Amino acid sequence: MSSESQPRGSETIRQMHEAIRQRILSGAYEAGRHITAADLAGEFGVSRTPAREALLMLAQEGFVEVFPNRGAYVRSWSEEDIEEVFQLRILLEPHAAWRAAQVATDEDIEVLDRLAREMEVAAKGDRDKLPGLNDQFHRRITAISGGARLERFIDATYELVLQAQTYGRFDEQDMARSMMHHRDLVSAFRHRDAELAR
Amino acid sequence: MSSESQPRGSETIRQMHEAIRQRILSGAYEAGRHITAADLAGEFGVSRTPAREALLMLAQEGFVEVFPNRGAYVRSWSEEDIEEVFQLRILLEPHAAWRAAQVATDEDIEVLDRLAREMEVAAKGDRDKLPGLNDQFHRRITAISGGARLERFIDATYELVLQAQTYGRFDEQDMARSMMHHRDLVSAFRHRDAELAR
DNA sequence: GAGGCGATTATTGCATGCAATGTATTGCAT
DNA sequence: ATGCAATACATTGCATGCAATAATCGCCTC
Repeated sequence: MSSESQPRGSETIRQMHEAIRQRILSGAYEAGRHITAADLAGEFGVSRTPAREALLMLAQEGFVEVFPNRGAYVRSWSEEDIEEVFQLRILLEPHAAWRAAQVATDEDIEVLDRLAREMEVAAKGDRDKLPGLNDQFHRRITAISGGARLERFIDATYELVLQAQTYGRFDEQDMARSMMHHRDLVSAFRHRDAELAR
Repeated sequence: MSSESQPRGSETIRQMHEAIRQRILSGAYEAGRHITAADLAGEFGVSRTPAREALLMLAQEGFVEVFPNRGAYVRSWSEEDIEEVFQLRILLEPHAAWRAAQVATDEDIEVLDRLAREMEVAAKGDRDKLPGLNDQFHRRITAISGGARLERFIDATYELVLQAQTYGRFDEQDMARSMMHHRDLVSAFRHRDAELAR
């Protein structure tokens, strides 16, 4: 799932981190929920120390808020938060595309082309698959762009997008418009036209 | 120093985190250096647990790399890293300025103006103070912009910039040009001209 | 002297215990 | 009942101990 570009701690903590992240993104942990270190520890069969450390890392990424002596709470989203994240995505995604277009290999382009086609098929039938494919498509571009920080930044903005998808906040029009651009993007990649890709 | 936009753990850990961050940025901890939890613990008069947690948070921000069973090492920079970070700063800083110009209060502008003046004075005399002032100036703008994620992202790109300054990689011209913009920026803020600020 | 090999040392990662802090509950007065 | 204070409970934050892992050193062989 998440492209592990570099080591960031022990395996135990990494697993807990990823698991909690998934729960937050999927909505299994609703916003505002208090996550106690003891509960996590018990569930994962470890002590509270690694649990606490995983929570601190999630806090650093903005998934949870950690209050001194009160613990970790799943972050809830204000209107300002949502606005900020969308602004950042509008800023970062084209940058990733611009970088990626400069270094994409033929295989990379093939993968993107395949995803774009799958999305078009899905758009006419199995619309449930669209968010996942869309996610893959954008993640792929980010990965191709080859920037560890850029990738982390964009990853950090996905928390909201995935939640929005989960809760159905995306309106149809936005989605359709986003889909249309995929073909154009792949085409720009083919022609190595970084500016157009952006 | 660091604008506390949201709680991210206990006070002890926060202090250690900030202190280590400063050392890395100032060059006191050179790239590649192994930071042991025990050393930090001894120095700060705490146990290894909070030290370790501060290191994990720094790893999450990209200041250090943490290898399983080997500990934390101050991150070293490849040419690609440097290029990537500069690109990101060029992308993110104007965005922060644009946001900030929309919400800056008179007091905010006063602070920026004061910093800009101090920098001009320092530029003619005590040039050692310039990097610190410059850092404060940009941080201030980021803080005013009011985006927690944006702030984190930009923070994450500072590691390199300050190191570059410390090690004198910035050429004189870049620096001078950067300084000149500070006055213009403050002016744009005064006129609430977000587009110009960008 | 260079290159492996085993023992020694250093360091991490985690469990556990406990004091400090925060939260919930009870009892009491009104 | 309702507001409030005192108490009991839950949770965090940190120290400490120890097993597991990695790095280092000395030694031997070639």
